[in-house]
Amino acid sequence: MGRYKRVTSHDVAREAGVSITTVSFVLNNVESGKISEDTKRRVLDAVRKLNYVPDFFAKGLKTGRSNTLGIIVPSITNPFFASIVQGAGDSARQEGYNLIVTSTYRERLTEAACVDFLLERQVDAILVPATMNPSLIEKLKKVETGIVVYNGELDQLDVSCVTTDNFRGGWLVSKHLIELGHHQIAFLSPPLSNPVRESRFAGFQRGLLDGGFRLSPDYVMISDFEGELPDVNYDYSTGYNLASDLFKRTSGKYPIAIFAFNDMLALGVIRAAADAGLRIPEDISLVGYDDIFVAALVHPGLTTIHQPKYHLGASAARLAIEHLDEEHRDRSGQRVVFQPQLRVRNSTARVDCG
Amino acid sequence: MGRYKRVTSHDVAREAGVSITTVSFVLNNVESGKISEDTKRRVLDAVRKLNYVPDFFAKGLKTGRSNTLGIIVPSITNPFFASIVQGAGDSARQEGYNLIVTSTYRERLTEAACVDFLLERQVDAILVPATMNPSLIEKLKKVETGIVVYNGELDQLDVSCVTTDNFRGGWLVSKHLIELGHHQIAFLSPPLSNPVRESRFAGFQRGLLDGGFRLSPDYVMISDFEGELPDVNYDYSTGYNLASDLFKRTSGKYPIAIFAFNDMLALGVIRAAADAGLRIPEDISLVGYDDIFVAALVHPGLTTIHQPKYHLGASAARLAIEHLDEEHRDRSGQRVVFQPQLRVRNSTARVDCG
DNA sequence: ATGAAAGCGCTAACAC
DNA sequence: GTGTTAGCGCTTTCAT
Repeated sequence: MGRYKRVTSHDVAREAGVSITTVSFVLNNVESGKISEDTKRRVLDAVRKLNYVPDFFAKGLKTGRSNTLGIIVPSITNPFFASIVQGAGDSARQEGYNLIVTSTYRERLTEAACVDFLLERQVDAILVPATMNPSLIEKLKKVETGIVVYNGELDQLDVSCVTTDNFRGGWLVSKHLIELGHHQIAFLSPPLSNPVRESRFAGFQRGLLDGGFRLSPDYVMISDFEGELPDVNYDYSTGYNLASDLFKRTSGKYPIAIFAFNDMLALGVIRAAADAGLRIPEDISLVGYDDIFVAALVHPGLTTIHQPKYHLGASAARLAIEHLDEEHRDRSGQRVVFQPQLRVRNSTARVDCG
Repeated sequence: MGRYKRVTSHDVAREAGVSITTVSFVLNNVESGKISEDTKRRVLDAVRKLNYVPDFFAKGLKTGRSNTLGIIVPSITNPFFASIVQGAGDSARQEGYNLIVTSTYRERLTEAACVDFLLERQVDAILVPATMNPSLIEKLKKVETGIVVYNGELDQLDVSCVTTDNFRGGWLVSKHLIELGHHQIAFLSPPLSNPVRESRFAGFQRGLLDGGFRLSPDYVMISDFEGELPDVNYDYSTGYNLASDLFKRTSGKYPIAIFAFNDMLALGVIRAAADAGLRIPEDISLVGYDDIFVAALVHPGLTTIHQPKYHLGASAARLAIEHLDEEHRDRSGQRVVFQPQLRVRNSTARVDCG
């Protein structure tokens, strides 16, 4: 019972010379028309004087609501998700909600733990990445907790999503690469175990097809390694490893173009290229995805697909809260789709041939 | 009363054929010796069968504890803090605690809001950055909530801190720069409004003095602008602005060395140098601080002071939890001090002269 | 327009 | 060993 002496609504009531009911009413703006201005003021004064803060637990116990949103991110260490979290947090706060952040490290196990944690806290809604284990999303749909999927669309599941158009994003990449005259094109990616990744890949392939090319299976490098926590970042290491493997396989045949599934991966590729003595963009044209702030700062500047990260997060939070308020909360799949944009920097170059 | 039908300890009790006290006892391992193995098993089975999760609010209301740590970071968008958060989260989880992250954007106002938010949730302890407004730390010390300061020591305040030795870090920078033969040395920093920053600066000055140099006031550039949220990051913009100003002032007189208070700032400097047509390290030797993962990836590789970010966060969390458990919780100032390390990369070069 | 009182689900004396 | 019970601080129905 480590509880220290709290100021309770009771104290406020006594101080203001009213009942605790009245205190509750003025604090929650309930029956507000029926409470005299004078009473209201007295209560508010008492609140201020005593420095009263309603007990979160008691309120939650009674109402079953926490006025809190939860968000699950694969890795807070990836600036992409950090921006999303920032957007979600701002937006939530504006609506009078708060945000609890949980970070899984791409481990299935911890994803489940995150969900349980958030559920336990009775957050009113949870923002989950589209890459999350679908069975967990199913689980979430069974409980009375709001859910919004961000960073990808989940067609089959009937949930609201906010995303950029991944198909189009992938398509933009191949279009760019083809315009540059590339023939040998590789795709480096984490496992295509979910719809988001599939659709980005599909868009990419489609663009290739549109340009009359077909992706060689040899050049599709999917990481199968869902291993331990690496130093810098999971994706970074993956990019490094995948690219190193690729370089062994392609020795001599340059230039080659690489589409890395996201920027962190691409950064790993840059490092691998340096270690292998390969030049970007002379030997290798590299395209990333996300446009994290680092992309503009590395050398060479990383050509990538821009996503409105902050707005992704902000919209997700807003959407979640909307669903909560609407009494006819049909959680049915609304979608907010942003358009991805190609940002050309210095990691891609025209292949010069006759 | 949006609460959906919960499974309560009552349900479990009925299912297991025991009283709710027994349920509570086995779940909390209380009086465990006195409960028969058989009863225990029956309760646990019932828990599993009914999918029972204790109500967080009720438990908190009763015990006054949330088994949760809060952490306040200036900006989750800065990889330095992202790493700290990751460390703190891992460490907390290991001890059976959870972590709530709140991010202020270097705005005094939101700092107070973060504190209030965390206090409202009755987190058991709060990890605060040493750069936070001291009056808020004072406020925190008045309540029964644990507090650990990270990323800096606060001597006058009687709280536990985990940090790297900022004085020494600053000192390492000037030593390096002097060894390289630099004469013109500039210092770019956010306001030196708190002890951490002061001590890093003091170490830096001391190193200069040790080398027989004195910092010209003209080259001490302190940002006075605590303005609105910039695109990338607050520090990044600050670095850019400060450096741009500096370059106007130093035109022609190169090489010059710059110590940027942290890596994000340094990244802004790199960009400003590029825009001003200045070369690093030929015209400008640049040193950052923190060694965020980006430092190794930018061009040129950023020479910087390495801090064990992950461990900073992890230790802070562990320390906070220790304080909680010790019944003789003398919150008196323990300190954990890590040693900073110089990481030389390519942004610093020897000045070549006769 | 305001107050009394019944719980929300849990823990921990205290009784048996 | 296990059960009974009194609240924790709040919201909200029902009286007044």
